[in-house]
Amino acid sequence: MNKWFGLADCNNFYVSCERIFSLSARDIPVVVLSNNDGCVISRSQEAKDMGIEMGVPLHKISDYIHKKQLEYFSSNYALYGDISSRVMNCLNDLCPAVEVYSIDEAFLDLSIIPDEELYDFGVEVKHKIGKWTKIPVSIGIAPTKSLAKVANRYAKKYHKIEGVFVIDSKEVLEKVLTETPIESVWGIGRKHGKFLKNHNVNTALEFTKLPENFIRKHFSIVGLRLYRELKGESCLSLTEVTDKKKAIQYTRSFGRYVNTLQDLEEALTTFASKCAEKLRSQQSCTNAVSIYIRTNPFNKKAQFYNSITLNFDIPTNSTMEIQQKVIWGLKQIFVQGYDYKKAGVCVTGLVPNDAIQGNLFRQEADGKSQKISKLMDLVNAKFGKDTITFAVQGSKSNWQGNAGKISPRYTTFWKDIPKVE
DNA sequence: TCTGGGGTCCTAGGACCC
DNA sequence: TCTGGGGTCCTAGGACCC
Repeated sequence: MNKWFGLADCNNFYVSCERIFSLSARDIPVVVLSNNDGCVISRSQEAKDMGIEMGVPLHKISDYIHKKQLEYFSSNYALYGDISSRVMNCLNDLCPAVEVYSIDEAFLDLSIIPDEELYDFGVEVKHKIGKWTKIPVSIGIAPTKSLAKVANRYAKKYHKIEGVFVIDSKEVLEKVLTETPIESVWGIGRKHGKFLKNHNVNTALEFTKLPENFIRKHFSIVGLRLYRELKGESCLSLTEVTDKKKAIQYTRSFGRYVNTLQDLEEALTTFASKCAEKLRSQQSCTNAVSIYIRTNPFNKKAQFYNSITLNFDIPTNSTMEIQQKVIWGLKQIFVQGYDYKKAGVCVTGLVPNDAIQGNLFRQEADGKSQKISKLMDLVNAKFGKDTITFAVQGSKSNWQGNAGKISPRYTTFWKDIPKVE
C-alpha cells in the first residue's frame, strides 16, 4: 500500500470567515488586519490581484480605502477560531486521520484511499466543506507531507477551479518541482532561500538534484529531512495528538504610547492573567516568567528595550502569583522617560499539574490563590471573558490596542448571533 | 499619525561533573 | 605549575512556520 498525505488549506482564511456573514464583503476586495489594526494579514483574491502585499501596514493602503476600492476588517479571533474548529470537525468526519497543523490547515493520512480514487476523494472533501461551512479549501495530495504542501500550492495557483491536485507520478513530480520556486518551499525561509539562490538553486527540483553532502554540510537535520521528503521519501509522520504547549506568551502593541509605570503594570498584569488562564486550560504550571517592555522601533525617538526572567520556587498557574512576580520584575526593568509601544509576558518551563515537585523549604503553594483563579475561570466562562479581573489590571483605557472595524462574534456570543427576521 | 502575535525545533557554547 | 577527554544539562539565539 502506498503512503499518501493530504494537505487541506483554507483559502484566504480570515477573509473567507468574514465573507460568510458579511454580504457586502463578497463582491469587493477585502483584507483583514493584524491586532491593533497594524498590517494586512489576510487578503481576498481580488486584493491580491490589486497588488496588495502580505504584511503591508494599513497606512500604505489607506488610499484604496478612502476611495472605497477596498474593504478592511480588524481581526476577530473568536470568529476565526470557531469557524476553524468547524472545518476541522468536517475533516475529521470525512478523513481517516487528521493532524490539525494550524488555524487554517490540516494534514490528512489518505493511505487507505485507492490510488485511482485520490483525486475524486479530494474533490468530494472540498465540496462538502464548502457546503457545510462556506469556507473554500484547497487540497494537495502526495506521498510525503512536504510534497503535499507543494501540491497544495500548485492547486491554489494553477488549478483554482477544482482546488485539488495530486502528485501521483514521477513525471508530475518533476514538472511541479520545476515550477516551484525554492523560496516558496515549506521549510525554506528567507535566509536559506537567499543562500540557495546564491548557489544557483532556484527551484525545488534543483534543490533535490544537489548532492546529499552539500545538504549535510550547509543545513541542519531539518534541511536534510526536507531534501528527502521532496525526493519522495516520507520522513515526517502524521501526529494526531497535539502535545501541550511548552511555552505560552501574550504580547501586544499598545494603541498609543505609554510612559508611566502604572499603565505598564496594568498591561503586564493583564497579559500575565491571560497566560495564567491558558496555563490552567492546558493543566500546566510554569517554572519561570519573562517580561519585556520596548519602545517603537519604527520611529526615530530614543529606543529602549529591557527584559527580565524570574523563577518560581514551586511551579504555579495562579494568576495572583504570576502577577506578583511580574509587578516586581517590571519595577526592576522600568526606566522613566521613554515612550513604550509594546510589552509582553512569557511563561516557560511548563510542567503538567500532576508532576509538580514540591520544595522542601517552603510550605505547599498557597492554595487560596489557586482557588481564586479557578473561581474566576468559572465565572468568566459563564458570563464572558474578563467579567472578573484583578484590580491591578486597571481599565485598559490607556494602552489597549485599536480594533476599529471588528465584526461581531457571530458564532460565539449570544448577543451577536445573526437574526433572521 | 499609522508597521501583529504565537509558536516550534535545532545548534552552539558554557557550566559542570567524573 | 603543568595537564585529558567525555559526557550531560541548560540557555540563548537563529531560523522557520502560520
